Amino acid sequence: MYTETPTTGTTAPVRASERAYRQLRGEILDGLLAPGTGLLEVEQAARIGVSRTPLRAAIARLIADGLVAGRTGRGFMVTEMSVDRIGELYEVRRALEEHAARIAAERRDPAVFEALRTQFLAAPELLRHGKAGLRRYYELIDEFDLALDVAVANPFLVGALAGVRTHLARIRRLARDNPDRLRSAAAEHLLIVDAVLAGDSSLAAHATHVHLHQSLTSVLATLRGSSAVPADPSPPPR
Amino acid sequence: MYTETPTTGTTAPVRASERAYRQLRGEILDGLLAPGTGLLEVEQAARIGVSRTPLRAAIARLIADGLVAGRTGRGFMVTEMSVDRIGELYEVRRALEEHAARIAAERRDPAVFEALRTQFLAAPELLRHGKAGLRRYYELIDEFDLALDVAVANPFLVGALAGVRTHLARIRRLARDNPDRLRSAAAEHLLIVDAVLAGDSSLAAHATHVHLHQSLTSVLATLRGSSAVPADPSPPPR
DNA sequence: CATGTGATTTGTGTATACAGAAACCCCAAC
DNA sequence: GTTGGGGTTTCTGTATACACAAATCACATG
Repeated sequence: MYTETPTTGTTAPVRASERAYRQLRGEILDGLLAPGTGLLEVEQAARIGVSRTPLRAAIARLIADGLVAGRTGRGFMVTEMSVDRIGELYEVRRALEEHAARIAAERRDPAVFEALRTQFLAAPELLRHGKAGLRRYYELIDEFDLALDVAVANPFLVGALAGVRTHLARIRRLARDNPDRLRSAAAEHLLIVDAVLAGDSSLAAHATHVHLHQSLTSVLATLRGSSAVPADPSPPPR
Repeated sequence: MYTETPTTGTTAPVRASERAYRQLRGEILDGLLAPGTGLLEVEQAARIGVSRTPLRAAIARLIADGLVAGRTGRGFMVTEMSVDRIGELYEVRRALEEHAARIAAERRDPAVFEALRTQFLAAPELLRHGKAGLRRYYELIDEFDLALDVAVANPFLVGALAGVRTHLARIRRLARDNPDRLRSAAAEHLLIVDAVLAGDSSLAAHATHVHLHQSLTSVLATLRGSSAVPADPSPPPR
């Protein structure tokens, strides 16, 4: 089924299953598809504009991601995200990121982390520039994560971290960070970068621990205020 | 309404996709489908006796498991397992299992680990009883893993550990443990159990570190002897 | 003899039709 | 009013047919 007009060459052959996956994943991460939402194959296939076959492939990937759970009887369900679940996620995140920081300190490319250091030094200034500055800040975090991935150079570890970050994106959406917290976070990141740069693996790991502790504390405090997330709603995923 | 079920009860409605998944996964873990083997949908579907649709669902799950890699043009491929890859796997394993041991020491049910302790004490004796004893020993390891999973009570962490253990099963098959190593391993496990039992989370983590170090050393030594695994054959998975 | 180009083959990606099973609903019986 | 049962509906699971893309091979040409 080709609805594409034969324009100038670059007709990227995006598979229907890929489109469905990206759209559903995006909608789940953005909260458009609320946790607990029951979804039906036919209905979603029609909505997205693909047939059931590629849609099922997309669902399979989302289940592997832990974003949706197969429902025993009817359809499938967007997984819930409770306070308990957030705590558990951070537990795994600590294990993986502390280890990653430790390894990165041993294997890092100094030039990359020098560049990051400069940028994190400028971050507080960045946060005074409204929405654009905020977006730039989040890009910086992404660069930091990427630099860590490259430094650890371990596909298994990087893959596990990617899984954690997926769920983290959902949480970040719920707990809109306030500027004060972001300024502190930048300082914490700076310390991690410095430790990695100095090759101090122990400090890198412990600084990561501190950062994640502060992050979790902040998230939980925000959620306690808004109560946008149930305390303990559902059985665990998978 | 009763559809004619002449046999006694257990007519489990096993989905075709589930059968295909289990068979392929089993064959990969057992090494019947060697790493690097190129597989074709039609050919595998015919072999297993299902149509392409459920087979593709099975493949999707195997890709998520990291056991097969997406196609490079034609078909899909059983992922390779090099010495480098084994080292990387153990790196993640250390991160997760050390953390799990630490947590387990804080949340464990003493009765469960008391029972494990008794069994690990008897393990050396077990290993003198040939093949049956060996199987029992591996069952004991499984029980230990399960006890840890229950103790940590964290779906994310347990899920990540399950992923690691999947790949570990492939390695274990390559590096047939020798009795001496197993006896040492039993002693190392005993120390971990003792630490968990005592609620000594630091010792539990460090004893796990020691155990994994010895395990990796032994695996690498075995492989260096047999050279059943390439040194650095392929691009990383995913 | 090497190399480029076109036809053929082969395999995946997608749509759709069909069958079985589970949930829903209505109605009757207690 | 509640509960149990049977019919209906609806959705998933599977098979299959078709379309497009890529790799292979043959053949011609330099």
